[in-house]
Amino acid sequence: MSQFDDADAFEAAARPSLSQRAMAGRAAPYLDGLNPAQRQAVETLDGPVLLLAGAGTGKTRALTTRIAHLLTQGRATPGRILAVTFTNKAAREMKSRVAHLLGETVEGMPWLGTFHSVSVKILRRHAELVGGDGLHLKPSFTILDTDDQIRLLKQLIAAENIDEKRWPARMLAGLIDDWKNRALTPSRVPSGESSAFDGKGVALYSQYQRRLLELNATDFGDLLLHCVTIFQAHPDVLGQWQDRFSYILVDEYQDTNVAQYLWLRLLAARHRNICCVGDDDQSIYGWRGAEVGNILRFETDFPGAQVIRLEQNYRSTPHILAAASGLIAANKGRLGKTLWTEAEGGEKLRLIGHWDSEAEARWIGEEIEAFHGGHRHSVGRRSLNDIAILVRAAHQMRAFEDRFMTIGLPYRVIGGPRFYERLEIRDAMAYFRLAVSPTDDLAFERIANTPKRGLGEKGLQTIQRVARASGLSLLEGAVAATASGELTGKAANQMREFGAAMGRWHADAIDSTVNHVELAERILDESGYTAMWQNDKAPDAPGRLENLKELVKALEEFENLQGFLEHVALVMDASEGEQAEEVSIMTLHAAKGLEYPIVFLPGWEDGLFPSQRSMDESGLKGLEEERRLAYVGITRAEELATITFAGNRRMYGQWQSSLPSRFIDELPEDHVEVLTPPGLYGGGYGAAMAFAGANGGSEMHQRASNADVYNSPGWKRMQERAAARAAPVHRTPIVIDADPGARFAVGERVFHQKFGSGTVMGIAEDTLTVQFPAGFKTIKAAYVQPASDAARDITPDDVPF
DNA sequence: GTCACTGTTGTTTTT
DNA sequence: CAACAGTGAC
Repeated sequence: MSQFDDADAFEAAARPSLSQRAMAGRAAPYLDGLNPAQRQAVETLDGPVLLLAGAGTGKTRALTTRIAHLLTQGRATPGRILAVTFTNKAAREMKSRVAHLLGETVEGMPWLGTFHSVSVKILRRHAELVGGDGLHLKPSFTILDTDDQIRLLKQLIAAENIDEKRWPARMLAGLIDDWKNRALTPSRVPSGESSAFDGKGVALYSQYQRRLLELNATDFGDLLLHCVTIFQAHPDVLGQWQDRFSYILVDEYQDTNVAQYLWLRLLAARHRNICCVGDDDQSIYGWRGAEVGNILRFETDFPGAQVIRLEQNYRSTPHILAAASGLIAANKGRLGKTLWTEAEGGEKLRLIGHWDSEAEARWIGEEIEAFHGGHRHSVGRRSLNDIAILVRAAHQMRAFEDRFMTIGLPYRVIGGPRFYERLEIRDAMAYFRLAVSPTDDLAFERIANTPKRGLGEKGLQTIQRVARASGLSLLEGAVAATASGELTGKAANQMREFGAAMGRWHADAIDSTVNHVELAERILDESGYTAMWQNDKAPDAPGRLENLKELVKALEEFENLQGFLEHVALVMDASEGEQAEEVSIMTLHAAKGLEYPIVFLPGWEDGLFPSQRSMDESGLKGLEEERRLAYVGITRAEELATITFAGNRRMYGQWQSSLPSRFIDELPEDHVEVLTPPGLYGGGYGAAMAFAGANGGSEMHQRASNADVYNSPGWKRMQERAAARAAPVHRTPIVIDADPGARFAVGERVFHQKFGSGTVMGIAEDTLTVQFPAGFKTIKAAYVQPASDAARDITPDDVPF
């Protein structure tokens, strides 16, 4: 019982309170207004339930109402419901909505959170079960961020005498991450993958894990993995948690990876009261380890599972829904849903091609101004907050930022670097970490010479040597090296001071009578860290000081520094921007779960969207994930969605022409309106094609503003293709140049002796930019040959090249 | 130790 | 092409 000695005592959690039992007898007003499927989702409490919830079908409502129902029916107390989400935002939203449903009578749900935050709570109680050979994790373990992780791996790679150029730490980090996502400890990595990272991948993984134990640290992947291995190795521990969680709810189930899947399956094995909500059509994180298979297999994994479909959409107009449904229908192996709506009317999806990416940005800018100014009566005057631009790749944002900057259109980029990922925040955190746990060597390495304390690489090596020799932490080692005279000069003096100061801060950090907010401020001031930025003349220095202030302010909500450190490692979001009127720009990935009345979807060109790399690396699977991304994009729109594409785009310094996305051809024509070409802003894609056939690439751009392009055969062809959606068009590769060296076309598959097969991404005279599995290479055309048909690794049906 | 130059490398990234 | 990391000269 001492396992559960936290606020929500196990005893209390086990039995519903009187008031809760009394409430159970009452009618449930929160059920009003649910549609039949939603109601079924809420009331089917026993056994495994798969809730297939299409976009905009009230999934969160069903989920939160289900929790409310469990509570008011007296089926469970808050402490016995496990509800997991992927993002903190989703967790917060669910918490507040449950509270709202219950009139805030129920205090917070302790086990509603992200996979990671719940895992940390579990892991803290069983940390000692991780490790072996006398080396164990302690409950006070720290959670490393990506920076620390890379730094650690760099050291290990260097120690192995591996050329970091050929085998970068990032790559190893990705590999390890992937293994952890698949719940593979070093000993479980399949032998087929032992050749990874020059054959040393598994050994390095194993060393890395040992090093983490020595540092009493975990990375993000470990949080899940350690839980799973503990559950598997200690049935008694697993049993405790299985008993504790009588009901399990999972959000965004289609995004779970193998580790999360095992985690859930183990916890649910006893009661089998697990309700997973998801949409296989919105699985867009396969490249991050998510397994759509988890959701497709649910009924097999949990025999007797009830599958409930939420198909009534409350978000979008019929045209938007029909277009999205028509597109996603091309995917195979779906669980299948048919979204419908009671709503009527609305505009068709709009489709328009542009000469190049700049014209595209210009046109979208004008459109937004028209909506904002109320010049389009069909939709009325709109707030900029109602408008979003969703791009496939972050670099597309630039064209919009540039354009909006010049015309003075306020915008905000969503999903930029997160608050806690910023340099100054990480530095400050390292100071706090070191003050709380002076043995945190990674924190020491990070800030020992920030601000400059005259400690260079050589000095750090000396400290590391001394520390290792005497079994000390780096901080202790620094002091020791100073005392022994092994560290000399400026660095020695400063390290002595640094060590002394850190000693004081540590004493204060563990002294509960010292106010931690003031302590934090003092640490940043006395260490000279604040001064460092005050003296920095870089334009972003004031902003960084602001962020530091914000960080200190955030401290106020916590008991002490320790509690805060954990919070930041797991939970802290980018500070939500002000409420000003701004157009939102973000990637399609960042847009999942959001909705906007007016949505622009630019850059629908083959190679960009669907992304060439995705298709090269994952073939048909990759293409289908791209298609789901398109589906997610369209279904973000409530009233109006506009798809655009450009015939030419500057990429890697070269003008590159491309074909409209194959997804455009897949849209059902009845729900798409092809816009007449804009009169002022240059031509469309078809024109680009017309010129591309006749002229060199550079010349194409000169003629961008020619008005007669609208009458060109190319433009007409584009209209026919997109609007009439005739039988699939066979796309002939475009020959850009008559030069015999350039007998290749953008998008063509080629073969190179050394790099293998790749895809032509750009052509300049006799030089090609080719994307190989190993990366982009610029190569003389003479060195490559067209790939033979046999070399194509993607179903010919899906790749018309 | 710092600055300036050179070379390299170009998706998506909930935690 | 442009951003960024890594190197080399002070």
